[in-house]
Parts: sequence; C-alpha cells; structure tokens
Amino acid sequence: MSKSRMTPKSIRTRQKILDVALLLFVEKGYDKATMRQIAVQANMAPGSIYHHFPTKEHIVQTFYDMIHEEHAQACVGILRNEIKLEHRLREVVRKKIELAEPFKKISYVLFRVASNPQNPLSPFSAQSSPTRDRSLVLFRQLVAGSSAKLPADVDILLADYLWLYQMGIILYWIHDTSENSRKTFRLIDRTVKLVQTLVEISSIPLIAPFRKKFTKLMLEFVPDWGRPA
Amino acid sequence: MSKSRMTPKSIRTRQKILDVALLLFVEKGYDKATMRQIAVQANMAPGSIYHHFPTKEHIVQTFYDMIHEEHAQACVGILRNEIKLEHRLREVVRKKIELAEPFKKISYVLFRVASNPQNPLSPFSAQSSPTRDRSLVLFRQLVAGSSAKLPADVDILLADYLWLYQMGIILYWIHDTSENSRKTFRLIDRTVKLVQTLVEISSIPLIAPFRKKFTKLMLEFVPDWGRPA
DNA sequence: CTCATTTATCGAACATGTTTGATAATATAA
DNA sequence: TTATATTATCAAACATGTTCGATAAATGAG
Repeated sequence: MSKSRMTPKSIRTRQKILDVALLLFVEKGYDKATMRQIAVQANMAPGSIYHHFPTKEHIVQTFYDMIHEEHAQACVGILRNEIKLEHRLREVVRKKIELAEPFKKISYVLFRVASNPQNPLSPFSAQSSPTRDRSLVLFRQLVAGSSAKLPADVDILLADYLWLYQMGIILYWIHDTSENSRKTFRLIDRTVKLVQTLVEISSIPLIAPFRKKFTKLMLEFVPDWGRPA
Repeated sequence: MSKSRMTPKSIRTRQKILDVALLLFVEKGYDKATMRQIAVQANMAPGSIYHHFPTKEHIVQTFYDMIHEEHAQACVGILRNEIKLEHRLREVVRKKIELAEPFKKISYVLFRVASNPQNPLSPFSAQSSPTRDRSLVLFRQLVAGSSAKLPADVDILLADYLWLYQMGIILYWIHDTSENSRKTFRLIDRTVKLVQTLVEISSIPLIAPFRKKFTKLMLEFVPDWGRPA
C-alpha cells in the first residue's frame, strides 16, 4: 500500500480479486456478496484479501477509479471534437452514465460513502478527495476548452458546479428504474440545454448585477474544493 | 410492530432503549455505539432490543420521526404568523436545522439509507416513504398558505422541489463544520431570497413561455412522489 | 547460491449486527 | 382466580467484515 512498485504476483492477485468481486457484486449485489465468497472464488483465505484492499468498500472504490480512467480516456476524444459547452457537457455526462451502467447495482455505495463526512473517501469531505480531484480536472478542461465566453466570476465557478451537477445526475440515475436508464439520458439532454441557456443569459450585460450577486453567493458556500493552490 | 396497541411495559422499555441509544449515539457516534452497549445500559439482552426495533438503523430513524414531530409542531406557529413565502420557508428550514443540531453527528445515517434505492426507508425510493410523505405535507401547507400568487404549473411543483431544497440544505449542514453550523444558516438566509426572487420572476407574464418549458421539464422528471391520489 | 528481509497467505479469532428457540413474564378470558 | 394465549426476555448461536500471529513464499544483497 505504499507508493513503491508492486510485485507482478501481487498485481495478478489483486486483479483476480477485482475480477471475481465484480462478478459477485453485479450478480448478487454489494451486501449479499460476502468477503468469504470472494475469497473462495479467488482461491485464497478471507484474511488475505486485506493485504490487497483495506476494506470491502475500497474494492468498490477501485471500480469507480477504473470507470473514471475509462471515462477520462473517452473524454479526450469528445473534448477534441465538440466545441460548444452544451455539447461537451452532454457527451461527457452521457458517457459517464454509459460506462457506469454495468455497475449500476452497486453504485449506491458511492453515495453511502459520500454521506459520511468522517469518511476520507467521501467526495464531499472538506479534505482533499482523490476521486473528486481527478474528476474536477475533467470538468476544468470541459469548461476551459469550450467556445463559451464566460464572465470571470462565472468562469472560476462553473467547473465545480458542473461537477456537482454530474453528481446530481448520478444520484438520479441510481434511483432510475426505467429500462436502460432511459429517463436519465433524457434528463441529461434536457438539463444541459438549461445549463447552456443559463450560461448564455449570464453573459447579457443587463443582468450582470444579478449575476454578480449570484456568483458571490455560490463562491461563499462552495467548499474550497480543489481550488488549485 | 403492528398497528395494535402496545402494552405500557413495552412502551417504557422502548423509551428506555431510545434514551440510552441517543446518549450513546451522540457520545460515541453511530458506528461506535454497539447494540451490546445499548443493551447493557438498558439492562437487557442484545436480542431483546429486536423485539422493539427491527434494526439498528430503525432506532436512528425513530429519532428523525421524533424530530419531524417536533418540527411539525413548531411549524404550526410559524405558518400561522408568517405569510410571505420567503419568510415561511426561511423559518421552517431554520427550525429544522435547529431541532436537528443535537443529532448532527448521527444524521449522515439518514443519507446512508437514502442512498440505497432498495431500502424502503429511503426518501428517494419510488415507493411511498413515510418519512418523505409526512415531510411533504408540511411543504404543501407552506406553499398553500402563503401569500404568493403562483401560476398553476408552478403551484403543483413547488412543494416537492422545496422539499428537495431542504434535503440539499441538510446535506450541506451534515458536512458543515463551522461553529454552530453558522454557514448553513447563512446559506438558508441567502437561498430563500433566491427562491423568492425566482418565484416572483416566474409570475411575470413576459417569461411565461420560458417558465412553462421549465415546469414541464420538472414535471417530467420529478418522481411521482406523493402526488395525492 | 545463501541467507536475511520483506511480502503473501493461512487459519483462527474477534467484533458486531442479527436470528433463534426456549423460558419467563404478562395480559386476557372464563 | 385460574387457565390460556400473547408478549418480553434471555442466552446462545450465526453471519460477516476485519484483525492477528504464525508460516510459507518470494525477493534481494553478499
């Protein structure tokens, strides 16, 4: 669990655990899939798993990290092709849900972790969270590389709040029982338009005073997440 | 656990469990306070507790129900005195946080159960949730009894979304480490003004088309929570 | 290669939420 | 009051996430 390199054997074992855990998780759900079952299928003692993962929740966390990696990868292409903020946001968030879809049954664990302020894995916790930090980078690029001309006060806030927007979408998705999460994708399509509209409105000089008030409010209450340096 | 009347002895025992559980929960936190400790302090066997509460989480849930009861009580006075939507909302939500403040350390459990769509206690679950339903009644009264003249399409949505707004405030509060939750109260003060502004704007005839689009969107994606009959 | 050190694994034990079957207490009906 | 039915309690057992101490395997320095 150090920054030092891991032995090949260790890597293989770790991967084996992840493989069987994923199968069991999606098949039986997070709670019903026991560490002992995972151990059996991975041909090892239950205790041995803990030499590779600190807790059961950390195994799930690893899947999110993997999804994020895949997502970041896929977004490179998206952000290269799309220039309009609305389209960039739409494709990025849709891709996130697409990639997460196979993990839907266990995704609520993400919010279970998030709900506990004490938990260092929580993306809402004050202290830096690796998950959130990595994800924020993506949204910074999404905003920075778009064609949108943003007022300065909006510019420094937008990425953080789009991240929050994505969390909201994910929360909706987790509770969405429509076939193939149809409603979630529809919600994305509708709300990104809304975001675009709001951003456009925010650039109208006439309403600058109101906008300033609004961004000042947002700035006061956004936790100082990942404010770079 | 039925609707039938409970014996006096049962009521006393149940109350005893709640008393010691609350003490232990706030003192040591939800996870650190064990059922065995609760049992010891309540002078009974661990198993006996389960004749009064189905699970440990249900004990916590009971505290929320108690808070809600207190809150509903306190809101009668508030809703009688305040007439303006902004003030009604402000006082109601502030009161909620005030009453919940002693329970802050264990309140994250609320969102922990909320995060699992399978959990019938989750206020986000599709099926009717007692917690949510009771809470929604309050917000219906809040809206209905206010002086605000609401367009019909806004009227049928507002209560539900104000409930959601309150959930957001609570989520913020749980992660708010400022002394006496100062920031949360400030957030309430600021955002209720925003709500008021939005409601006022929504009544301007000129923007009715935009508003209609917006409420149509909200209506499509709000789960059909507690739509009365 | 050899030996020392680090790492991986095992099996047992532990902590804790929960279940169970037996027993005692209590309420109810006659 | 007494017999019966219901309810409350108990101790033990169970399920499962996790820890621990010992042992085996792998690694690396000489």
